[in-house]
Amino acid sequence: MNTHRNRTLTLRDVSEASGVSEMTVSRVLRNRGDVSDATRERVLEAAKTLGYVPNKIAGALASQRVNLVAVVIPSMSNMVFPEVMSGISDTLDETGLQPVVGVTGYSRDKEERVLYEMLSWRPSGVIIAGLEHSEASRAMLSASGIPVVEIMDTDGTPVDSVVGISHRRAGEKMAQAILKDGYEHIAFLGTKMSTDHRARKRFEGFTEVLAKAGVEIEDREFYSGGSALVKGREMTKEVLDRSTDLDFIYYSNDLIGAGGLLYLLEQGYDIPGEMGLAGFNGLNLLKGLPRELASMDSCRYEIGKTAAEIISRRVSSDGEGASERIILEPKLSYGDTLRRH
Amino acid sequence: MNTHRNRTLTLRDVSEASGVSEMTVSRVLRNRGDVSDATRERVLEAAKTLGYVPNKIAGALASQRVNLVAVVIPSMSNMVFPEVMSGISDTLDETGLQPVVGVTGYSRDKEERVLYEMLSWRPSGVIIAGLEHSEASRAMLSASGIPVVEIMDTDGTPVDSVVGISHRRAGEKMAQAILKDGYEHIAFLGTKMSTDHRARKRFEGFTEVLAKAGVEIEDREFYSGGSALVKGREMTKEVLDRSTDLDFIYYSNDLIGAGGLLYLLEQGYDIPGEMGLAGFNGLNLLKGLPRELASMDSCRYEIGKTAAEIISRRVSSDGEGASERIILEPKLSYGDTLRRH
DNA sequence: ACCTGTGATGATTGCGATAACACTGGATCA
DNA sequence: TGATCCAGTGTTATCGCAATCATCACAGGT
Repeated sequence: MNTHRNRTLTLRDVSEASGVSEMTVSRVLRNRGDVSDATRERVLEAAKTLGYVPNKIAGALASQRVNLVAVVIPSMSNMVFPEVMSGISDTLDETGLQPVVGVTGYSRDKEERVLYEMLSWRPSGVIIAGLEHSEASRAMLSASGIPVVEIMDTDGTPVDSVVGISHRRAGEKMAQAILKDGYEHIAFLGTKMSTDHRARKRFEGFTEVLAKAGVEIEDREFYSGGSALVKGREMTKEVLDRSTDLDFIYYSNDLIGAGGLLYLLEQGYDIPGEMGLAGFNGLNLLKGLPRELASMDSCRYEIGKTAAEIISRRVSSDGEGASERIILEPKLSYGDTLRRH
Repeated sequence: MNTHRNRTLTLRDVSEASGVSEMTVSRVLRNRGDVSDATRERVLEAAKTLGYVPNKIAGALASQRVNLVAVVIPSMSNMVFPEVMSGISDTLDETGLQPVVGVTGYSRDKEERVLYEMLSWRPSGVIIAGLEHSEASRAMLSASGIPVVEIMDTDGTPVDSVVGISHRRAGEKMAQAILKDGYEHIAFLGTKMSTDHRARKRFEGFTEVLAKAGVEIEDREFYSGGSALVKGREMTKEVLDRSTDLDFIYYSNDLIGAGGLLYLLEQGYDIPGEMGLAGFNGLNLLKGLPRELASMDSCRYEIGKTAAEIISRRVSSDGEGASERIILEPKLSYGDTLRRH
């Protein structure tokens, strides 16, 4: 549309076009300091017709301020993190801060690399999923001198602040509900837990409460990868072929739970009378299945929102402010697959 | 762990700690230029014990090179974009480039702001969803002088390169399949299309082919927001209450299609004999439903992959290289809800 | 013994912006 | 009338790093 010069535009170009100093242009574009209406208008006009876009790299270097917040999560296709992201975005949108996402694929090494990469852009804060990081990652985080919020999980020792639910407690709570409702022959189906610490903690809390009541898990099955609905079906079938007297299946997430639910309904099971089911996450994506799966809300949106608020508060108070530890309470929803006591 | 100085570390600190010049430290850390093994080791040692993390802001300003690729998409909770992102990430991971995501919430204004924000970081390329942008956005893109790839949709005029499917064609193809299979009383259920240009184009292609065959859509219904499965059920019910002789429903996405499918099965419909169904997107999330919904793959992963390849190619050839226009062919999958001719 | 080439390193400069301070001229006040 | 103030503007000095060129020691060829 305009001149197609190769050289990219700088403040100087705008300054020359509008006949004022670079400093004044800078002031106008950032809306900072006193500038007369006349020059302001002239500058904006010039910037617009030139198509000037400021160079934040130079700006950040000069001002030692960066409006980015690093967000480090294991996956995006997971359906749980997009919702966390929404909470973060919605909150940061009002603060001038901007989230930048890095994905680790559940690998500690990759997490370390991603973190290094992101910290090298000197963000104003870090939001990172989980409490389990490499030694080096923890060192980087605490050496960075910026606010850090670890999210999702509260069972462990955070670097700085933490917002999440206790997954042990989520597992415990589910076990209590199941026992209370009189189920006794229980199986657990879930993902391989070597890298998914939160699933592991839920499992631990779950089995512990059962153990205290003298109940032991009668069967279990783990998977990785693949379409979750189908996996849920397959695993459910396998477990039932093996263990015929089960009356409850606890799934480590709602998707495999939904697969199991569909399978069992097709097989003519009476749910929740003959067989109880529960998942984890409270995915409202799944509302609308023939039965609503019992689940436990993991407070994803709220976690994102709260984490962003902490960062924003710390940033605007210029780094002052203590570490916070916010433990949200996962809420059990009975749905249609868990008998009500 | 180390000194907790407030001042953040710079190359100078590492250079002093290792007794060489800043330039040499820079060379070591970037693995560029000749450095003797002895000094390399000393420098790495010093950097590690200090916990030095390079400042890419300064680096980028000095070198006029930024390893970021801006990715601008309307939503992350959509399930289609995470898959595009995977394609992008997987490809960029091998090139040293890094995606940075911005979300527009299907708003043109927000897209413009997000784009401005991202361009101000001088990324090496832009991948942006859709062909419909504000005048200002298009101007910014072409003035930026960096490679731009518009993705998802090919029905229109791109700024630079484009990778996607023709949504008109997807609609046409579906209509052809439906007609061929002998369905004649057809309804369309979908999202409100004011902002979703791709859904609109599918609809247009769909109705046009029908029209040419002398068939007109007998009913339609649009929704926005809410849980898609539930909406699919509700809309399906409403439409069937109104129009009793339908024999086919075309849904604008797989989720509402799945809701409709579940509802119809519960109502005892013979599918696909009495009623045919189809959705759009080929979400493999949904594999495992009682019946597999007919759908049309939108090539999401491949689109992301190809777009990233174009950017990467242009970046490494230093901006040389022509605009590309890559039109992928959406593939119809009959599933279990469309009669085979 | 001389020149040359090369590997290893250092000194200087500039990237594009902002912070901090310096300046200006007219309004305001006693 | 002269001192004072302040809105509006410009000047200068960084910010932390990489490009570029300069330097230097030493190996090898003639």
